[in-house]
Parts: sequence; structure tokens; C-alpha cells
Amino acid sequence: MAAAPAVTTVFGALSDPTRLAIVERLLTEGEHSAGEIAAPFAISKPAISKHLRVLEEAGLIERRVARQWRVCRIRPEAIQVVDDWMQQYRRFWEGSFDRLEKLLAAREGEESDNGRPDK
Amino acid sequence: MAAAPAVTTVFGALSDPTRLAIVERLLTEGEHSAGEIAAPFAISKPAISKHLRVLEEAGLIERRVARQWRVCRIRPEAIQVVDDWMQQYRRFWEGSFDRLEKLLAAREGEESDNGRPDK
DNA sequence: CCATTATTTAATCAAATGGTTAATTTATTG
DNA sequence: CAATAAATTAACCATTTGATTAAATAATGG
Repeated sequence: MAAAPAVTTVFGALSDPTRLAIVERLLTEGEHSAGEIAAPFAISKPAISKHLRVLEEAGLIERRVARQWRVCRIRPEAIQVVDDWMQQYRRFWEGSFDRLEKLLAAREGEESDNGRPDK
Repeated sequence: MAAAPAVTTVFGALSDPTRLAIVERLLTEGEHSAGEIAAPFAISKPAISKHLRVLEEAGLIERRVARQWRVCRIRPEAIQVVDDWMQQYRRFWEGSFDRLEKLLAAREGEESDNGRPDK
């Protein structure tokens, strides 16, 4: 059982536009070889190869050898890690929208804000 | 209207453990001053200050001045950007789990896989 | 086996990142 | 206004990152 990657590691892997585009393509189109993945990009093959390694080490993709190709596919478990994080904090950030509205509304009426931070 | 940050920028901001911890605390506890945010960490104040700047530039927090403090709060819009991304690709990665199961199940029976990548 | 195709590894480099300490700014308070 | 408190900016440094080109490895096909 591959241990679930840390959410910061997954975030880091998805923070590069090239890697995000690779992930999006594998998500929507399924498996692709390294060469197919590299094709749309202006950067070199070795650069793509290193991005694939980062994605693999973050648990976002896995590779298998098929004839002369190394084929990549998404590991949805890693994306689940992000979804779990969102889920864990959802009520807080969804609540923030409401609190923000309330705060702005309150600011309209009274102006008795001592400005001291919480705690 | 602050433009919605790019999802890669938000991922980058959340990819550092210190910054993620700051975000989690602001989410669960609400507003805090820079000093209160810095307190639990072993690193210097300036280091925290720079992390707060990264979070601000990624649209994840906003700061206001209140007496001698600079108070930070979450901007849920930035987290929404991540949620939107997840939502956009949800059916694909949730589908991947099923396809993976099916693939593994199929591999049990037949073994006629030519191994050629898609396309 | 030798050539070709597919991909990675090695060596290198500039720029970005995350940290430090010292100095500066900004605001409050005696 | 001088002293203190809160936070940032400046200058610096080591490490990591994202890229390159050249060389090496792996698998297929003639």
C-alpha cells in the first residue's frame, strides 16, 4: 500500500503550470506515454521527464513500461488527499463568506470597532 | 474587485507546511495578528512576515491595520478557486478509481494487453 | 548485432525560495 | 517627545527548482 502523500507535497506538485497541465490532460484523456505528454510543450524532453518524476514522487501519477514506452496514469488517491483537505475545512471557509458579509453589513451601521485581534 | 488568483499560485502558497498551518489556523480560529500567527513557530518573525506576504499575494489572506497590529484574515475566494478546480475535474478522478478497479479486475482474467498507450 | 526510437541520467546554470540578523517603520503610551 | 511594542524591509546566504545540452540506457525492428 503506497502511503498517502502529504497534502503539501501534492499542492507543491500541482503548483507548476506545466505539471498541472499534464495532470489535467491525464485526468481527461487517460493514459499517455512520456513522449505524448511532452509533445504539446515548448520545453525539452528532460525537463518533462523531471516534471513526471516530481508528479510520481508526489503520488499523483504512476508509470508502467509498455513495449518501448513508459506510460503514465493518474493516481486518484493523491487527488483524494486534496479533496479530503477541502472537505475537512469546508465548513470554515464556506462560513467565512457569511462572516465576511455580516462584517461588511455591520460596518455599514455601527462604527464601534475597537480593532483588537481575536484572543 | 480583486481578480481571482490562478490555481497554481494558490497551490504554491499552500505547498509550504508553515503557510498551510497558518491558513488552517486562520480558517478554524478567525482573525489573528501577525505576532499571534508567528507565536507557535520556531522560526523568526521576518520569516513569518514573508510567508504572510506570499499568502497575501496568492489572495489567500488579507490584512488590515488595527491599532499597532496588522490583522490577517482568510479570503475564502482563493480557497474557492481550489474547490472549483476540484469540481471541474471531479468526475474524471472519481471515475479513475472505477477504471482502475476495472483494469485490475480485467488483468485477473485475460492477459492480452498490447501495452500501447492511448492515441 | 546494428540502427532507431523512447526516455532518463549527468552536468551545469540562473533564478526562486526559505531562512537568518540588523536596521527601519509605524503606532501607542508615559 | 522619548520609549516601547509590533511588524516589515534590507542585506545576505544556502538550498531547491526549472531549465538546458550532451551522454547513457532500454526496447524494438531490420
